[in-house]
Amino acid sequence: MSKIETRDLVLKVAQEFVQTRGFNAFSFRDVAERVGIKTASIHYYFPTKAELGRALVAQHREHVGAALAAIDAEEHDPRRKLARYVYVFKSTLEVGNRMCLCGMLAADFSTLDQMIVDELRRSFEDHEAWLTRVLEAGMESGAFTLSRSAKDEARLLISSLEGAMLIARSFEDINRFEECVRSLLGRLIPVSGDQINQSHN
Amino acid sequence: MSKIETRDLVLKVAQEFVQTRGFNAFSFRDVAERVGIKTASIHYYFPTKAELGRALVAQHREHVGAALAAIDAEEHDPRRKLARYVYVFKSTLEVGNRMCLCGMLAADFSTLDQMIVDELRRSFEDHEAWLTRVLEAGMESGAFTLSRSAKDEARLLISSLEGAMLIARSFEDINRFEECVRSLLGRLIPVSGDQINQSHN
DNA sequence: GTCTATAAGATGATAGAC
DNA sequence: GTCTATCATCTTATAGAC
Repeated sequence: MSKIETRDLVLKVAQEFVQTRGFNAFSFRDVAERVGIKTASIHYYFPTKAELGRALVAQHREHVGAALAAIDAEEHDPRRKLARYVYVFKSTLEVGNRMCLCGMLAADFSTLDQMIVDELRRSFEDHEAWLTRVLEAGMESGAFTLSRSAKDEARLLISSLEGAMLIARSFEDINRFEECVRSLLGRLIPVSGDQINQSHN
Repeated sequence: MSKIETRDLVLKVAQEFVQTRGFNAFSFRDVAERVGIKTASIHYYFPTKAELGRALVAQHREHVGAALAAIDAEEHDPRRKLARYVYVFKSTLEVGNRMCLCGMLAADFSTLDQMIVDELRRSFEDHEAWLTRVLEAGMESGAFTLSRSAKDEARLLISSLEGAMLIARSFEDINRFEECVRSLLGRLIPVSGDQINQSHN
């Protein structure tokens, strides 16, 4: 087997460290030990830690792009698309209580090289563009009731999901995330006939 | 003047570093240089970095508690209380593009000593309790329209504000935060409601 | 491609002088 | 209280052997 796999393994392990510890709380040594190589070998693939970070976000953008394309291909109902989208975040929490890669890097923002920041922003914009399209389609079909522009709703949704992950993670309580999701989705989806009041408790 | 001030200055500088760089991306040396002392002096007040972190969150809880008490004392309208609360987050972004202390520590969660995590969770619970009371009062007075329990709304609001800060900060664009705030408050305030909306600039 | 060896500096922390 | 001096360890990164 070619050793090209090493590069992928380094990326995989590094991504897990970023998502659980943050970009500044893991070292080449941590990655090397988990991969079973020496730190010098990591530098062979990624000259600097910043380059590793950039590659990490670039790869992540590709993966997310493919995942969103798969959702588009498999689902037609905007509500189902949205549910699948939210599940991506939920499953990240489920596997090792990880934070979203981009959310974590957003926290590390001020310590990151510009090239990582650029890639990070593009990643957020990818999410925003996809979600905006889904919300617009849902608005036109009557699946969603938006009180603001689809773009604004998309941004709020992303922000809320990131924040919900961040806090639920710190409580090690995925229920906190799911509660937020229910509230978020409940506000978008018009109630067919009954309730929608404010006088319960 | 007693040198008790040094301790406060260390806390102030350390807090700024945590809010801008994260708990693992600043050192005793960074703090010492900014305060104008040596690292050994920091260890005199805070034996370990973990103890410094715990003191940071404990002090922050006190400050927030005082700020929320001041809002309660000065404002009666739940909508105005909420607006003042949101402004606390906004002003944090305005001063040096800082992240909320607790939000940043939530990102560093897995690398923090248990005593910091405990203090962090209590801090979130402080926010949650206060917000829940404000939302309940607003619900009873008709100032707010809630689609879920006040507690759930409070949690969603906190999560959304944290996420909105996180992302707006990574874009160095406070408008992104304000857009989210408008959407969040707009959803709580019934259309029939008069003023209070947003301080349109 | 992966290793050993090494550099040059940073890090949290401690002992003891003043 | 604050300092100097020092520690053991970690960190990113490079040079060169295999």
